[in-house]
Amino acid sequence: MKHTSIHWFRKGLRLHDNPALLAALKDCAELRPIFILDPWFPKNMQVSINRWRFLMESLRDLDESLKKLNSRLFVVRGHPAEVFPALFKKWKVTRLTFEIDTEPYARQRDAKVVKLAAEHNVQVIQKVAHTLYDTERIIVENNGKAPLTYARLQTVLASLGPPKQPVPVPTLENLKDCGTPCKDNHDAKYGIPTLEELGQDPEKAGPPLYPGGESEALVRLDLHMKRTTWVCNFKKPDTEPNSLSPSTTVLSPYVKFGCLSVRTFWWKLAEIYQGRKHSAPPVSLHGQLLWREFFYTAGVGIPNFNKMEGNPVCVQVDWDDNQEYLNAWREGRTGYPFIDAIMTQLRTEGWIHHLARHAVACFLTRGDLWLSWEEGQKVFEELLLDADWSLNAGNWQWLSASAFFHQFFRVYSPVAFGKKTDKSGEYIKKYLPFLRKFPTEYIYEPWKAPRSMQEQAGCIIGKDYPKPIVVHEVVSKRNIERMKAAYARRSHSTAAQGDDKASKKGGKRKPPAGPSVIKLLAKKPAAKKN
DNA sequence: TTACAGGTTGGCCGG
DNA sequence: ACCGGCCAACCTGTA
Repeated sequence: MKHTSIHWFRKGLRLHDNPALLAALKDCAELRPIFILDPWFPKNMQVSINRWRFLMESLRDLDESLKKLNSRLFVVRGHPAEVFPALFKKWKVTRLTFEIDTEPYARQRDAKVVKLAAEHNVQVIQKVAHTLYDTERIIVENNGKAPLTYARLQTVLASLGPPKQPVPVPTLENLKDCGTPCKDNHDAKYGIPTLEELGQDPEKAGPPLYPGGESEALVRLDLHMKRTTWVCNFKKPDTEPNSLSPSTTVLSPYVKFGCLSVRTFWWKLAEIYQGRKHSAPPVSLHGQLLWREFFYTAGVGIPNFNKMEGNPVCVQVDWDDNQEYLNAWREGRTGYPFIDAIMTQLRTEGWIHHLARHAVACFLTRGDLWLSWEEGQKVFEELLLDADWSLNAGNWQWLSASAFFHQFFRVYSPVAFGKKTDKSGEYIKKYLPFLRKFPTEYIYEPWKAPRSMQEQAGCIIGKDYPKPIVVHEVVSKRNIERMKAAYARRSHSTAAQGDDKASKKGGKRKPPAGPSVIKLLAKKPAAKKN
């Protein structure tokens, strides 16, 4: 039987290593590659113009690549649950293929679509290709729970063996008996939208530093992979958060949208490592891909992963609610140049270094402003080109010492941290040019410059640039105490401990009939099964 | 049950 | 440029 296949692109915006697309092509008479502009997304999350642009560029590239295979991309507007029944009938579809997406909205969306497909006698084929492993499989292998430490993940993965090899790119030969019927009005009806159609003002887009698309991704991958020594010596903590051009690959946006297959990336690195001395996880480039796997697995296995409430691994903290602080952070008006420069780079360019994310995330939450990591998560979700549900939620919990990382007494200094790799503040001067005339000595702390010097620099602190929003030395000490208190409350509700000290000396072992049912449920089996 | 090791990326001071 | 120790002391996983 010859099929009429829809291949549904969502993430996985590529032709290489795309097993679901290959499945669509098998015994296929008619191929309909589609992308659905689902109004759920802009309604439920802010999307910056830079990320819209990246997505549209990726779709354009996909369409161009499909043209070379005598096919085209159909961009369809509407809710998937409404779009599919219409398309199934209109195109007489017999098969639907797509790559598995594990995010919560994607899961419920896809469940509905699978049901609709069954009702229309459409065969559905779903393939894992967005992660190195099937994250469900990792969880099963780890006794039904997501690993909470990197070492644990590594142990589990060792038992699963290496990730799968990428599958081949479809060729004209694959498509020789398979057509994509296109009408003259294809672009009018199924074309890729302009930024204007998406309600965006193209004037407001940032510099085109990271053009979207599979072709661009593969070029960039090749470019970086040619730097053999650099690849082999790569240690993430040694890379610089505040270099004038990125100190890392910035392949993350391409991996996020699936313009670049994580397996292709993995095996390319393996090829380079082969026979050479090289760095190892967690700090190596392989290690970075495993971090992604770590958080993806956590996102699948931990309920309410992008929230504090109802999230069993997340410490419940009494974060403040302060819109003024939040706006100042978001808009780069905290008065700490290092923080404000990073937030400016984020807003204008859509990418900041991982350690820069650490600095501003710590500052927003446990370090200085004591605001909820969920607020930071929303801002990153809007502004980052590589905004990725699982990684964003996981890393915000990490940095706020809410989960995974617990040494809350290690606080980043908004002054000292940046100096380690950029003593003279070139990075600050690039993104906050109005500070450029301050002498090096004061570039991280311009409020300490004498008035005459501020005048000479043409920038009065408190007028042209804000005074520090908080005094780091004071608030960070207080916040450590608040974290300590939050952790103490947690141990009361989860374990047998009464008062920290009392329980150690033979207090009652019986867990209190708990306020936190969720935590008990999560904790108990963990303690028993291992 | 209890102890202990280890945790991708802290700051600061002194050598 | 890099080390060690101190600060004060969290968690998870394992034995």
